[in-house]
Amino acid sequence: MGRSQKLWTLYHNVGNLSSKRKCVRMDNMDSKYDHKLYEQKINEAWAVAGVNTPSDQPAAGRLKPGYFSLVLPPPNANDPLHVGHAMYTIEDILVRFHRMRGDDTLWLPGADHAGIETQFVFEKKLQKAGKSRFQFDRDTLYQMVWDYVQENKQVARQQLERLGFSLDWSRFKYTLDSDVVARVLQTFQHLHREKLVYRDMQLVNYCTKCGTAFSDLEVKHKTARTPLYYIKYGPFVLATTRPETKFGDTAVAVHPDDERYARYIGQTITVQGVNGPFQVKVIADEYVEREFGTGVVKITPYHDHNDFAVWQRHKDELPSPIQVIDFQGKMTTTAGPYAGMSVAAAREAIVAKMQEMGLIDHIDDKYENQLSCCYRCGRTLEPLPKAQFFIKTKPLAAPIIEKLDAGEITVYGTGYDKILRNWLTNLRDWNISRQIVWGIRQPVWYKVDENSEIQVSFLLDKKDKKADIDQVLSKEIADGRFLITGLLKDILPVYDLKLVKKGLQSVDAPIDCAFVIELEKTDLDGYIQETDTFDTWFSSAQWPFVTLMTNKPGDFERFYPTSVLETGYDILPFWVMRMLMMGQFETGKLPFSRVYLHGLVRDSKGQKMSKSKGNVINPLEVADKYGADALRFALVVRSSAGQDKSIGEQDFKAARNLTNKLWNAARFSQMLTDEQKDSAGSQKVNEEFSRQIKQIVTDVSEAFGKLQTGAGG
RNA sequence: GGCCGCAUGGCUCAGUUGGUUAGAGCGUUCGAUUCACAUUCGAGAGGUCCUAGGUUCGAAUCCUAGUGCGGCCACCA
Repeated sequence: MGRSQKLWTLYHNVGNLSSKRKCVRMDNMDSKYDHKLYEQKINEAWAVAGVNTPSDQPAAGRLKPGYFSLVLPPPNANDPLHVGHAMYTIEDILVRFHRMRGDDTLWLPGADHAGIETQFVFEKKLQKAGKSRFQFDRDTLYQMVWDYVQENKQVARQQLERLGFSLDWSRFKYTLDSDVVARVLQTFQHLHREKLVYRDMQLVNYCTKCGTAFSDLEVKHKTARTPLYYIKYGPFVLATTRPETKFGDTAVAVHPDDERYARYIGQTITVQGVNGPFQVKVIADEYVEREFGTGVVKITPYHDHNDFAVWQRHKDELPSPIQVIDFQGKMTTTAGPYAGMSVAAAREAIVAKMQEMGLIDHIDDKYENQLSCCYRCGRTLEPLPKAQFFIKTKPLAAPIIEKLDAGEITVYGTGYDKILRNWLTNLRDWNISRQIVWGIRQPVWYKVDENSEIQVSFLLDKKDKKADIDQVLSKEIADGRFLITGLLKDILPVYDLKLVKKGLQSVDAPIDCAFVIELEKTDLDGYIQETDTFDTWFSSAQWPFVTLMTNKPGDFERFYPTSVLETGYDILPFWVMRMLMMGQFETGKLPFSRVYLHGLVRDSKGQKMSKSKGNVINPLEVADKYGADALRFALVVRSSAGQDKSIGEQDFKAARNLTNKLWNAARFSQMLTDEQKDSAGSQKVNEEFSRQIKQIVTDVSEAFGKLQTGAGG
């Protein structure tokens, strides 16, 4: 028997047929299966049969020594479910099977605050109302987002129930529940104690319009035609797309094996700039492509990711980097007469000046460049230097790699064990800082009187406004309030710290700023708290143990490690890998040793679903039209680990026809007379049928534990 | 550039350790039908399992090479 037939049987018998036949009154049955009419009844029947009961209310004596636990990948608290979520069916099948077998079974539901995504959605809403997030201090904004999410939080639960998932709702957890937050912060402190957290200056992808940095994953790449300027640079001619960053050059680089320039390596050259001559050192780095441009690159560490990497490798022989562009997208004072100009205007002016000075060799205006753009507003992102918190990943990844090699971790999904290993071995340190409000605020506090170089910005009511001070920027905001930006040393003589904290927008501490970690939410006297929040994945990474530790007493001991983690392969690195690392670090045990990865759900033509293509399937609509069973069956049948799944109307119809077929089979059996039922032949058939089904279901489900890891293993 | 995957009837895909005539749904063709069910029933057509080698008594399945498609990561200033 092929696997598809087995799944077919598995599905219908674990979740459907047997309970239906036992528990739903069959008299006066409709001639057709009306899912709208019967789904509720069937759910009730399942509850009676003990298939839907929460983990704490199993029939007496049902608990066996074995347990089976599974955490639901928490959907975004603010979003309605999409069809991908209906893949939870796989988890539901496993859970129901183990419950029916008598294992102590838990399927733990939750919701994720989904930091950037949710804040983005909320800001769009603000925008429609003609407002912007910069008009609100962070406490107010946070509360507004909180309320907004609260309104929608019930939707996901209702939908999950509608699709028939037998989750234990008495154990529901939200990533922003206070006990969850407290536990997450504890881990941060633990990491810090183990010296796995550090603060470092790194380049971030910053949108000067939206006022936040984005992770690499959120950057949208766009191909654009940008002029490539060949500029005279001391003894060289070099190509650059960004002449305006020239003020921030700290070196010029060539390839170590490039004979053309070998004699310059290590020398300091004098370069004519628009604001007069300056000196830079010539360094050799393999990053330089000999064939590109002239094979010479100017190194501007604070405004280009690659340049920053080069600078880090040559730190010892080079001066400190210089910031030429600020977080508002304006040129800094370093640019002399160009200070305060926007990047675009400055580029134009500087190119004109360079042409006048004869510094431009020629311009290639056919050059095609990959621009990094903001996925929200489309503006070009500026790589800008910012002090952020990082987690050292090597020590966290090492034990996981070991266990992977030892075969202690099984990944179901062709090839994904290799991909996981590849990620783990090439992992960079993890930037966990985000400049958004919607998230868990970092419990980092700076002592005010020892750190007067901290820059803050805060909102102030007009009545509290004092006369303008030098070095402090004040800007009037729409509703008559002022945004004050400046260094603490300039601000505190005029404004009380409490006032600053009350309207606080952002805190920007220098790289060498001393800090303490304080987990209590109290307002520390004489300290000011970091305004950055954690990357959403930092809390998600702790989900298995955090949800169990903050749940009913004894749950952690009873259900950890979890039995399997089931999710889509697209979040293997962001979520699964990080859960393995954080779980192992914090509890000393892997949070799970089996990972089942399902594929992406695509449309009937195999295309990715997207709103713009208009091929999105709404699972709730399908459930309404064809029934939840039909939806679930259509998704799960013929699907295999790690493979994408194409699905369309026809598949739902076919699945619906099957539910109808079963319905009528049951109805047919009802029509048999007692004599017919009792006849020896009929009984034999029934017994044999029942025996075979149990065998198949058990075999298939248990085989899950024995399967190989796809083609690779 | 690095890593990974996929290739089976018109379409979307199953095919666990190699073992008899390679399966499903949809589509398609022919036929049936006042009934448990038209959300039906019966029958059929349709595949050199990408190509070329190899291992084997035996290959869709294992190995090698090639071709085509896709994914992830890193990306030339």
